[in-house]
Amino acid sequence: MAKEFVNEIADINNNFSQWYTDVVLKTDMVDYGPVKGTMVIKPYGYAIWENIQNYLNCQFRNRGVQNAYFPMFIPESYLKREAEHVEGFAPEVAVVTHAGGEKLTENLIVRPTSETIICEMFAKWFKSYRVLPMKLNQWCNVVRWEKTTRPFLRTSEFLWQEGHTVYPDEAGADNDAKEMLEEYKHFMQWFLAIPTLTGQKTEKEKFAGAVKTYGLEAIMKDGKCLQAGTSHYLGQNFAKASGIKFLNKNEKLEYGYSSSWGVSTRLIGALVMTHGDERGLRMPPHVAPIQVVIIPIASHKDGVLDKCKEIEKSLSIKGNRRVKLDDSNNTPGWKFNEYEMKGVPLRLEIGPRDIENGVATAVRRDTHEKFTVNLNNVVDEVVKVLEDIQNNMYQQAEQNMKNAIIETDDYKTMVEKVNQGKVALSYHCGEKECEEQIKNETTIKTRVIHSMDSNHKCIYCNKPSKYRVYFGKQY
RNA sequence: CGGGGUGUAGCGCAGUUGGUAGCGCACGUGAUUUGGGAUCAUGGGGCCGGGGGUUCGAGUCCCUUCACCCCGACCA
Repeated sequence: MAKEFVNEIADINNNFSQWYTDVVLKTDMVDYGPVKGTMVIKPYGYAIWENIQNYLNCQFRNRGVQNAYFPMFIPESYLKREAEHVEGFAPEVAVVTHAGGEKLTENLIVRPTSETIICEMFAKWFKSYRVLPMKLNQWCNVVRWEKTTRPFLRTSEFLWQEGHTVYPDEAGADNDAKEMLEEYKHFMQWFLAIPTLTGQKTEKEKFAGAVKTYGLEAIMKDGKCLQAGTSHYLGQNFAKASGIKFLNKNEKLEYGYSSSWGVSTRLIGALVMTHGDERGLRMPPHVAPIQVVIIPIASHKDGVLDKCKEIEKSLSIKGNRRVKLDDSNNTPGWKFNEYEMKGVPLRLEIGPRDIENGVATAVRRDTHEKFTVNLNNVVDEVVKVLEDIQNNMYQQAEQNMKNAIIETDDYKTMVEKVNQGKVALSYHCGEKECEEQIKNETTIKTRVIHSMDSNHKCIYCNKPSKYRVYFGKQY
């Protein structure tokens, strides 16, 4: 009767890349679009994004950030106002040359990021220190013509949020950037159950046009790093380029200080590669599109489907959880595999035997543990288990991250470990010569630098170090 | 941009020295089933990636082109 179990996805241990592609396609999160590098985000994937939006919007609101929307088309000349910015983005910008059947008098770029157009508008709006700080966010798409693309991780077009602020002083804007980094870290930890390393990026890797770029790195199951978000202190660079001037308390004209920060649909890729296993996805309950799946057993028998519907209703309405009752004609075994692959955190099986005993059979996706929940108390018990799954998944991810990190002061060891798929935690003196070396690392990317006092030695020159550096392969 | 690979039904694939377009899964219908990927019956579905050539005849041989995937390089 039971067909031999056929795993439809590649082995996570032998072929992580293929595993990733298989999982995102077969769980119906995404499909390839007709244009190279584009993706169609399907309902199961988009639901994750909507949950992320809801959570972040709350955080933003608490910080006094308001949502707005700016146009997708930006005059080409705007991009050129900030020298570093244009140099960084020009190679990957999509340009519109024709519209309405005619050649345009000025080319339009499709936004790769919106600093230029938002600052242009800010310059028009702000004349006084009284309205500062101004904090706006937009949820939108951006386009960056990348050479190598993968669903969610790097696509020609992707969805993100970009926050943009203007402060009357340097400290305000820089603090804003730092605080946002912490906001993101908190969100990643409590909502996505993903631990991150935070720090300031190197000169070479910072955002084109920024004074400082702070970043969050998550470590995937194959040991590679994934930039999960960035936050930039832009100084007066963009304010000067766009003319954001305001009168300060002393009635003097001054340029504003700005920051910008964002996270993208790449986070969905991070979820997949942080929590997934040989059976497919594992979704942390807080972000899971389906938190509980109910599978009727022998649903043709009297009372089974009614009981399932009753439980679905109470979990959904009383418990305020996202529940799916799968009453399709597929066999229970098929459903078990399907929802495990989709990463649904908790499965409830309800059959004649369960109903007789007044229970549902429950199986956790994170531990595979099988147990029963009392149908009289199903909401409370399920809510509690989901919370436990959320915490457990974070702890597992944190342990994975710790296991992936190797601390070393020795350059050769660092290279060796990184090539083995580890993240090497090393130290750096910050002197010019060694700074050059770090810029010239070819096989290995420097990911994050923390400014810190340290007794450790510089990995290049053995002198006392000033910075902590993570080396690792990256997505 | 370099190296490798793949294009035949929605997906995965087979197709012999060139000779009627196939299989498995999925899908539709009906029935029996239902505690770890069910069974039987029956049905629908094809510009064999595109263009050109050789040939009586091309999925198959030759030329060309396009697309996609993997590994690099590049990448705030």
